[in-house]
Amino acid sequence: MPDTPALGLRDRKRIETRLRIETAAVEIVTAEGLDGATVDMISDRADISPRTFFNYFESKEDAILGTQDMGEVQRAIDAGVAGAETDDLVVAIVSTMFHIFGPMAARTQLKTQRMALVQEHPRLLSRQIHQFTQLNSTMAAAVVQFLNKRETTLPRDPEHVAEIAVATCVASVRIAVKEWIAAGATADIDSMYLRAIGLTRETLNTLQ
Amino acid sequence: MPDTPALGLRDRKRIETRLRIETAAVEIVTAEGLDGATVDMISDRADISPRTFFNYFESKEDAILGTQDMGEVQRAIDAGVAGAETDDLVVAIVSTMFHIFGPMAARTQLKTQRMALVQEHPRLLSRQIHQFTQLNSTMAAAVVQFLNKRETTLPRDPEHVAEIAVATCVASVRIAVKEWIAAGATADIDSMYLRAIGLTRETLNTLQ
DNA sequence: AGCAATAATTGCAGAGACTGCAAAAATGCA
DNA sequence: TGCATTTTTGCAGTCTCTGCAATTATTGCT
Repeated sequence: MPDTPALGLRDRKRIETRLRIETAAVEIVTAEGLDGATVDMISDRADISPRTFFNYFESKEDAILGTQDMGEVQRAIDAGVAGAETDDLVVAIVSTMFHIFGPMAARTQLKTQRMALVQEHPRLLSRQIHQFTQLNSTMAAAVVQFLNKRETTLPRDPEHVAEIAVATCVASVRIAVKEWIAAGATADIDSMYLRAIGLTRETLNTLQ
Repeated sequence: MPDTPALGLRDRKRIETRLRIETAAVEIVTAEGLDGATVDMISDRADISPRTFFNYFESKEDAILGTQDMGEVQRAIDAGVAGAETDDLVVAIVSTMFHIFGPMAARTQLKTQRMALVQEHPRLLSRQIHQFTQLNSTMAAAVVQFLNKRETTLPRDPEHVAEIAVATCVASVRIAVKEWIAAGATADIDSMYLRAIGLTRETLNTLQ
């Protein structure tokens, strides 16, 4: 794990500004609702001009959701799925998703508040799904690696199977997250993780 | 099947106008791209004022995607999943989806063109997923009915299992549709249906 | 046919999201 | 310090979408 390669003032400021915008966005939307929050208000609170807002985010929704550093996500996925010790695909996929989002959910108020907003506003949910679409195909690619590594015979269409498998796990995790938020976001992350796996298993049994 | 309950001129015109807007939207977007098509252009071609456009659709994307009559969908779902002869849940769900969308895809150029647009433009895809979200919970409710009817033991969380099962099947169908479109949208619908079921099965085997 | 109730269409004014462009400010580096 | 590179900002403009009130069309009734 390479440590921060000595960011200059310029980059540190950029990162800080981005975080300030995300925070302002989540706070104002929480207080005023999705339509009540305008880009002007968010920019105001983040101490930037409205024009600068759009240098950082493509849309209001993106600022609320934040944007993943895709390089980082890529690394987490490769480490998680491809390098999993288990032979169980469900465990590999779900645990990887929690490696990406678990630590993210871990401490900060910002992330938890954001998850709650996503549950509350369908528009945000659909934007998030949109964001995750590319992430899903990255994950599916890693799943294909995983399948190749496993001793069992390959399915006929590894790419497609991987995509569907990911979709199934994503649905389970989504429900686990929803329950976790509904219960006050206080339970620990591990229980959410186990819950997601349990739900997937139950579904597989039922479908077969 | 009750036949049309004698629609008056008013309703017939409304239906016709709606179709004219949907058609204009799909045609112009196909020709000019998603951003190249404006509401003004679409309204122009559909022979209505831009203001009227928004009496029919909430957004440009909605007009392109069209909107399902949710009552009709509800009936199809109940008939399909709840009234399925099979004991196989996958078959029940997938065949229901094709009862809803199969006939829709059947002949008209509009529907096929629309599916192609959805493949092409991620923004449309995410909006469609958004539209389908409520449809998914309707479907999940029907799946719960189905599970109750079956002799096998109920899973612990029927609602959640149903939701995940639907998500899995939706992913399979989505891939089957994508392949179908990619192959020129010429193959018959049944092959697409069988393909979706096959993909689901393959995934279940792999996951377990 | 004529008339009143109801519904659909439209224009208008305006808010808000977002973009391109070019000037101004901040930062990095020699 | 002075020059090159980034970042921020203002401005003007386009487009989506909404509320409101006037106009027009449809319907049911007499």
